[in-house]
Amino acid sequence: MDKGYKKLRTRFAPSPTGSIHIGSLRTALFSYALAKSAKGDFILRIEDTDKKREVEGSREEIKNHLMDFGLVWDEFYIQSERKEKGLYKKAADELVKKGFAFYCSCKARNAKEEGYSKQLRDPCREKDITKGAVKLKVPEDQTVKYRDYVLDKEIEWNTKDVADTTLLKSDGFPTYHLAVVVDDNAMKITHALRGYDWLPSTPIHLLLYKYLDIDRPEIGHLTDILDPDGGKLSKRKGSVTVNEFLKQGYLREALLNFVMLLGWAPKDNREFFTLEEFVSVFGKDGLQKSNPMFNRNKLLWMNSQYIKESKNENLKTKIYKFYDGKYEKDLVGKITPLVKERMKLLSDYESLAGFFTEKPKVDKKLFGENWQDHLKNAFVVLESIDDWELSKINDCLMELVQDKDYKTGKFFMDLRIAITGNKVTPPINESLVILGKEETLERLQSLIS
RNA sequence: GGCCCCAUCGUCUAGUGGUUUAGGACACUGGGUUCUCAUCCCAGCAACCCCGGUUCAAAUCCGGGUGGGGUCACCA
Repeated sequence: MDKGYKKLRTRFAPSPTGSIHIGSLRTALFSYALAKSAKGDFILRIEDTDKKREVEGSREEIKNHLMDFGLVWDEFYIQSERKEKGLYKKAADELVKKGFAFYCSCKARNAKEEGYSKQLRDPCREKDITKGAVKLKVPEDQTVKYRDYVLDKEIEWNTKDVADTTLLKSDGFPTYHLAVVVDDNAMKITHALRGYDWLPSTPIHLLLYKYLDIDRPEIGHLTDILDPDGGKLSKRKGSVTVNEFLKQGYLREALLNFVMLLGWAPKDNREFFTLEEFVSVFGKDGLQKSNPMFNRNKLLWMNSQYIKESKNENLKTKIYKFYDGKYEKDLVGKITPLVKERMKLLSDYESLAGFFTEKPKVDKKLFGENWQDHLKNAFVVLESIDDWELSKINDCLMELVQDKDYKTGKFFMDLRIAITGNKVTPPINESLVILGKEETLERLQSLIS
């Protein structure tokens, strides 16, 4: 079906069941990019047809996240509100009337129930029932097929393998299957990108488009993101929601950029994109067909790249906000340039720069051989410096090292340990400048016997 | 198990029948720069799942096997 003459419209249709999953972010991003790369519309539709699973506040969280990532929608819908208008009931009625669906008043069954075994044909399909849930009356031995937009391949099923699926629940809410078909049509969606997990239920939707006699959008299935330990990315082995990654100190830009490359790749293997750049280069040809594994290492690397490329001022603000004001803003600003090449996560700031605000507990076993001598002379030299600035400190300390014929590395290591309590720190002289003369001398003094 | 999808270095991938001793990135290893670490630079390791076909020629096309993944709710 050629829809080239129509305005391209995509949608992101999450259900409000909790914080947004990293895979959902990707689906949203790809849908957004597909629409925007063609100057089309991106629609946000909340699929809240299961009252039991809805999590309070997640609707707002989804909106806020999308907004924060720059994935701004052109239209917004909520399915429960549309349900009130009778849109789904109307479609279900039409199907029953045409003989393509039937009522079933049996008790709802759940796959998790003991002794439950799925039967493709529902016994109620031949009964004369007029209330309860509405189910699809799947025909025997027909072929349903479509060409997948992402796989770029024709996929077909025989209806003997398709179940009489529930379309309208007895509470009047539609299931996903009915809702998605009715709404994609009503909202004039031209391209529907969704997760691989929806592929097996596509024949149901295909049948519905046919029976309802409406156009269907292009349907494309995005790869599943796999967990390094096997299976789909799962909660068990670490973070999976955007919120969790943010809390760990990942930057939004890095997260979004990383997700761009999860199931999509450009011809030239370029790796860094802003949202705008991504939109301009995005194309369905780059969409991957096999499931990518979630490589946390690479995400970490990408995050470190984003931190390194950040403007000091921006990074300062991000660190300040990340710690919710715990560290004084101006001080963070001074320290930021010293730590930014050492940080992979915003949360690395504390371990790297904590010594600026908190006196370290120094383990004397860390010191080298002449540490007392090193520290005493460092104290004397530093105390004599009046204008406390980097070049002066550098010069005086190097002069000391040469005069006393110290090993440069050994001397500075002892100084480093005395001041920070750690062997791994930002450049020590720069740190002294920020720490101030008084505090520096105090820390040295406390260790000299 | 039925149905369906997929298959290039450990991972993400480029490659669309000859230009390929298969390229890049992460990770890893070695070296250089450096007051530590990190950054940065250089080098190295490392892959076309298997078996058949088609073709003068196959990572690229076809078939089978194997492997991985998804799905089988009045959840999405």
